[in-house]
Amino acid sequence: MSDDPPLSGDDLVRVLGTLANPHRIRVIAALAQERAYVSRLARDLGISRALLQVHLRKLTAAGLVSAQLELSEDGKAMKYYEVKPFVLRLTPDSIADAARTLTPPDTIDPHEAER
Amino acid sequence: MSDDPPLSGDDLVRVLGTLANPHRIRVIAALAQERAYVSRLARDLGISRALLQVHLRKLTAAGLVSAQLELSEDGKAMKYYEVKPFVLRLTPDSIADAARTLTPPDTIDPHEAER
DNA sequence: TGCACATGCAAAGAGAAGTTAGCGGGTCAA
DNA sequence: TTGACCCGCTAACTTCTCTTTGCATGTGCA
Repeated sequence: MSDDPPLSGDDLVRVLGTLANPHRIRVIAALAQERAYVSRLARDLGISRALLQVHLRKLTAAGLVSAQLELSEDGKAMKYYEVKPFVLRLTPDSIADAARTLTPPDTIDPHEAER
Repeated sequence: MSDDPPLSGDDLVRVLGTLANPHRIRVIAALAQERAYVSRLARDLGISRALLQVHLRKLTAAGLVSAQLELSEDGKAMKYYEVKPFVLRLTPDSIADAARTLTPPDTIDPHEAER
């Protein structure tokens, strides 16, 4: 319904960077429909498991998806992923707000550089 | 107030990729306050003009800022940039919608590869 | 003329991100 | 025991992105 608590500038950049990828967009789209385990998801999306793993790791790191390990009826370990519900509203103003909490770039003043 | 018309999947990825950068976040934040010309903006942000140019080009390409060339009172050419107002709402569902309009990955089926 | 200010672009290096290939582990059923 | 599933990892390659450096353009003013 309403927006999530505003992210810090750094987190926002991280989340946006995570979403800015076609594979990861598709992963979220697939998981928004229903949770799935890695191998199944890889088949559905038509990509390798190794590649999917990497993208899932990034999505998890950004807090956009979560996983839980479960045992299937026939005893196999299955790692199920699902999307975390989120609402992100981006406008010039909201971005300006986030900019205030960005970690400052390493200002390397030549005079101070000798430290 | 309300949201902008939904972007295509590819455009969304482009826009997100553009926003996923601290420099560009700061540029938008600065321009959200007031329009500025390149050299001034570079001084304010403490980055080189060349670097800023690159980021402004990306922001322009993504449709997030726009520029107009103006002549200052003393006859110098000044390129003023300003933010385009935009509202982007990101949720798992909105992303799932965008995913449908992504250009499909080059599926290189070995059987068809000989074309 | 020379300096200060404005604009632009391109080459090249460094670093980050994406992708593949190959290896390891496990359970179950034939 | 073999094959079909499930999970994971890393090394190495390629590709993309960021950033700096350097050069070229223009105006106005001392």
